[in-house]
Amino acid sequence: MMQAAVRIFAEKGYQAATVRDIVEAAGVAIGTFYFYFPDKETLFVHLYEETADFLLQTIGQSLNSRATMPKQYQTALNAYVNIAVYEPAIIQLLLIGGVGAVPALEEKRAAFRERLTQVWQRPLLQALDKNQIAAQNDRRTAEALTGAFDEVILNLLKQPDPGEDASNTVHDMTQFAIRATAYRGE
Amino acid sequence: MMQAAVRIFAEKGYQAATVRDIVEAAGVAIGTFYFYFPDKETLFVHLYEETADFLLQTIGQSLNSRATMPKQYQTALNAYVNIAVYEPAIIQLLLIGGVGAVPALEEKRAAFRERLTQVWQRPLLQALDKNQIAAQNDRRTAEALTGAFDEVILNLLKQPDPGEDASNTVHDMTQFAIRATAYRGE
Amino acid sequence: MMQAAVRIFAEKGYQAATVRDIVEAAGVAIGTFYFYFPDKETLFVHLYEETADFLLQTIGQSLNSRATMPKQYQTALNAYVNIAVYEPAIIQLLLIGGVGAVPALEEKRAAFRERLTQVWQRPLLQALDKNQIAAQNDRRTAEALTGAFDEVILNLLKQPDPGEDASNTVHDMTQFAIRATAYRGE
Amino acid sequence: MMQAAVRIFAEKGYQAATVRDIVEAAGVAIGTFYFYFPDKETLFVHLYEETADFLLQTIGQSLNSRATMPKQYQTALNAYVNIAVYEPAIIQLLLIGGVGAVPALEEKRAAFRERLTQVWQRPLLQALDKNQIAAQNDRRTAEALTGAFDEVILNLLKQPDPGEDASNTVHDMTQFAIRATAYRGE
DNA sequence: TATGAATGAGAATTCATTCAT
DNA sequence: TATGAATGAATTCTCATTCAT
Repeated sequence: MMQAAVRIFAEKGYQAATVRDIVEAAGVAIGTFYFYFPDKETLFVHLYEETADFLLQTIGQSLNSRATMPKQYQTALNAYVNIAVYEPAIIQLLLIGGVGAVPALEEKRAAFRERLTQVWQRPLLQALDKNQIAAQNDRRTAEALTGAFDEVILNLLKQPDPGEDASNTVHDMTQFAIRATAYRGE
Repeated sequence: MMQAAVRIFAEKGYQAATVRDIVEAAGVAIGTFYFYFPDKETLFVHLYEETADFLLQTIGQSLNSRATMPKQYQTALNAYVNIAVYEPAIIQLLLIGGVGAVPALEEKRAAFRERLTQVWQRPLLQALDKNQIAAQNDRRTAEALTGAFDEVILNLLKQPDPGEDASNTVHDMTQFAIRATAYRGE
Repeated sequence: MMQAAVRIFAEKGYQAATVRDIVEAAGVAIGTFYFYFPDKETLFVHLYEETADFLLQTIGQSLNSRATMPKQYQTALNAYVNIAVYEPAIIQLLLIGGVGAVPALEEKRAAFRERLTQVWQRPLLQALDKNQIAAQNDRRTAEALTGAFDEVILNLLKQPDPGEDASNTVHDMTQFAIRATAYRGE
Repeated sequence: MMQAAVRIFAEKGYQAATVRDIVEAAGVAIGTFYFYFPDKETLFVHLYEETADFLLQTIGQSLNSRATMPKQYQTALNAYVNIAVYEPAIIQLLLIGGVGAVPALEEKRAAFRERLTQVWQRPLLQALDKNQIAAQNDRRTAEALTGAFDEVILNLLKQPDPGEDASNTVHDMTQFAIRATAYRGE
């Protein structure tokens, strides 16, 4: 039922998704929903947090290597795109599903954006330490990259066959990041 | 009443905003709403399109000069940030208000994203023509810049006093765009 | 609609009475209910308090004369029985409708019982002052009379034609009160 | 489980008490409830009747002595108050728990009130036979005493420590009954 | 005997929309 | 033009009851 819920929430967003939609997608009765979850909001928050944690951890781990900044971004973007292609609902839930919902959600969403920005900022800080990129407002660069990656991925998902263009997308985004940070190598 | 509607839709999003909210904010009766607009959805779509047109035109005009690409982006981003600071409702309506709403909206929203991407892509195409930026997937760069700008602006609006940081934000985004496109001047 | 609500609440009690029952009895739509009242509980509390005030005031005024205690009780019991016969819903609402309901109600109910007891206690206190009744625990006598009168009235309302026996009931209850207080006259 | 049910029904009343409340209080599963009882209503009616029988029998036996009317009432009221103090759930179930519930209950409740009235009426009839009390509408006196006793006992149970005031209450009620029946002794 | 996951009818409440004035 | 009382479909959530294990 949780898979069905993720799918429905991803498709319609929190407000438009009804409990009936979810249980119908899961093939169970309404009562069953309330047997497992206290209410719609709690489930959504739970799903949102769990999904956010998964995404942040996956991207974060890809960035943990000692490789160069380009390699780090490439690896992490590859992981991100893979999730988008094979589990698009996850991306849609995080990037679309929780917008304009209840206040409790708005807060979670803001926290997720913040953590995501900080994840993408890490390679920047390391590269700055090693003097491999130009001096810049690294926080703002991180914000910009965060928005850039998400937008490109959402555009990728709009295509009829996202998988086909996945590796190109990773390549383009990596190059974009290298340029945008003025990476000058070792 | 339309101003009130923009404000309410921007604050709460399409779903959460009720017709009652809007008419109360406008100081009229519910019946008056339905005298002027056929229904809530039509009004929202109308407002969304009108607002999108305004934003696209404002940004587009700022890009129409014969100036260099950096100057173009700087001017346009300045206009964008000004709107965000002085009419935050417009930005919130476009970037947040219409997410996860009715299908008819989703379509308009997609069209707006597409047009916005094409607007930001124009300086790129001109610069490529003049061989002022490196060869690149300019469509994807445009998508990335579109997402980058929006994310930075939404972060700006989260600050207690967005106006204070406005010019810095314009500067940072402009530099980001210059780097991200590998602009090498004339 | 309020009359219909009193009737339904009196018939079924707070819990068993549904909003649908009420609006059907009133011949309006469900939405109309919520146009006039914020929710079922608020309406019930309002009705309960208003009805309690009415009953207490009616009985209280009947006791306000300078007459002798028997005359006071007779007049007040006559008023009480009249309400029971001509507006049985009022009595049922107060004595039955609010039992075992929400906590907010339980409190109102307790307050009503307390006030009713105090009303019936007043003639006792005056008579004690004038040394017309034997020394006794007047508070407890008042409680007992309160319960006694209510029980007799509820039994009266169970009869096929309560009106027929009304004056006898008033007489019997008055005599009961005279005996129970050991009234010895002037 | 039946003890738990009595306690829960007494606390919350028939409507508000859920089967889940009962099985949780009893430490068994929901299925177990339906293995032993056909449904909630049947259990309640059964419990109500059983409890009513117990109370009526206890009071009835206390009245069966050949003692004088005052002694009879004193003994029976003592038994009644003892039950109230040591098993308040029994009193609450009978006097409150079943109000405003299902129709089947209303009937049982009416039957219980009728039997209780008849029990309290018995000493009156004997005393009338022996010419020890004044001529009066003995049925109505019995109703009044029934209501009086219940009201006083419910007030007793509202006190923080009902046991403390128990013997006073028995004394006061006995005196009340003696006065109310105009008992003149042998 | 005992369990507890699963069910779905029914209850309260919301809100877009209509229409007589 | 403007009003706002009235509507009822749709939504969330509860809870008595069933049944396979």
